[in-house]
Amino acid sequence: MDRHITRSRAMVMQPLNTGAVSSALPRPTTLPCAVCDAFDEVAQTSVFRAGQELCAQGEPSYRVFRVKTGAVAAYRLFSDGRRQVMSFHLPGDFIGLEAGVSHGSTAVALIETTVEAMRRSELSDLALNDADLGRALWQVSIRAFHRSEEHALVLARHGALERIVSFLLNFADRAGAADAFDLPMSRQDMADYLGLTIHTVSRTLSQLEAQGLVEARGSRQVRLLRRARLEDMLP
Amino acid sequence: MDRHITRSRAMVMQPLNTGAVSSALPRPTTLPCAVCDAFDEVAQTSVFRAGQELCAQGEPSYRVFRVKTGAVAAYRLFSDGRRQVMSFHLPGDFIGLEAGVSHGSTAVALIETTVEAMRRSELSDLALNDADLGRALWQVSIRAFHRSEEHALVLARHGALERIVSFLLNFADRAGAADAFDLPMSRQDMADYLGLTIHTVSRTLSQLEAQGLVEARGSRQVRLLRRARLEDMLP
DNA sequence: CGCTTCGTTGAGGTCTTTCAATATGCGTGG
DNA sequence: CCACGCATATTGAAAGACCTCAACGAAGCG
Repeated sequence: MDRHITRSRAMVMQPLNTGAVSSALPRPTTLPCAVCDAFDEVAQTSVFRAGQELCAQGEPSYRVFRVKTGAVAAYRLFSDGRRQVMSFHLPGDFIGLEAGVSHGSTAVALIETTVEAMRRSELSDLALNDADLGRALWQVSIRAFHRSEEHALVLARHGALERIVSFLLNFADRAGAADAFDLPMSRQDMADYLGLTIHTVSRTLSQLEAQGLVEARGSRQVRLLRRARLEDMLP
Repeated sequence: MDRHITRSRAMVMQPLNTGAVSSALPRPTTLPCAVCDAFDEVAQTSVFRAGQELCAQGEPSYRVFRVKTGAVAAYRLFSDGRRQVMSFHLPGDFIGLEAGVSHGSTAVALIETTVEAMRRSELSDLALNDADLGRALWQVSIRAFHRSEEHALVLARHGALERIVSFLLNFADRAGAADAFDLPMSRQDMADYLGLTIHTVSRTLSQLEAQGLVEARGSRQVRLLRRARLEDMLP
């Protein structure tokens, strides 16, 4: 049995109504202040090198993290060897807050990454006496939910082109980058996040470059040459 | 640029097949007790007919819902006419809790549906003085997040067969049904949820039936004949 | 400098979509 | 009661898109 694919084509980006949502904004890091405060007070800083795991799928989740610098990928492995990257975490993002008793995904540093970590029980204790913190934690989970919905929208899109363009625009916004930025992840990471193969990812990027829409130096530096044109490619 | 969007006219009234079956499903609603309590106390019950909207994408979200009987689909529309169903809500599920100031999706009743509704502000007020309720609200959002991740995993699956099988098994579990149950949604709803076309959905279901793995009477009644075999098809 | 890993690119195969047509179900009206 | 119409569902054939297989090229590290 093997699989094939199905793709879907199309991208995201909302029409324009809902002003709510999500990742298309210049990353307002102002949201979960109370949670940040909690981390600032009692969390311990540690450094992970590229490839090191912060936590593993199925493992009891006794710690929660906040990314300070670097980038983290959270993924799940399946019995057939396939891997699905569920999310990328950039500076300011939290990891592990939505976990139950055990981690649903494995989190791995993509590049050298510094994180602040604290025990889940510690955070719970603080939240017991701090209603603001409790609400802030809720907001963080709501944001995670919106991110996951965005991800689902990208995956539901037919067509590799739209998925890739959507990913690039999304990432640029999240990273707070103007037009040029570095991708912290490999082609395989991108492919596993977008539900494509590395071949299709590579080909599609080459195609975008041939059209003069993006410029790539090496495999990890990207520059968006015509944002408007790129955005027009998404419904 | 319009694709066949079935949307607007579902309002007319749906088959109402045999008897609104899915309405009477026993759901394991054990989780957010405090939130349920809040609804039980102050929410107002109302009934929506098939095709009626509970709330619309982009609209200010001043109400939150809990489904009592029936089924609801939440979807987003795109400028090119495409539609993406984000989630299905069955009895016991909440709707609108994760919205910001405006609804991210349109929620529509798939069959005759009774819901309990309360004002968001009311719930907020209650939560101000009730830490348990606050935590329960958090849990509800975490559950929504996990559902969305599940959805993303299904969409990332290569192959229509795996998506459909995954959907059927998932739905059977959620509906608390044994092996036979009614689907409250149309083929178009399924397709828009799974990132496929109705043709592929139809073909794949026919294929499953030809293999003796499922049995279908009409287009909305399904019976899973060999759960084990079906589960083996998923990684 | 050679090795290993990652990334790119080409050719063929398979599966989904698209285009098109038919069938079924349900409500309405003769 | 049956014919008709609308909407949903099913099915066929051809086209398009992505995956698989395979080879080549580039980069990092000993």
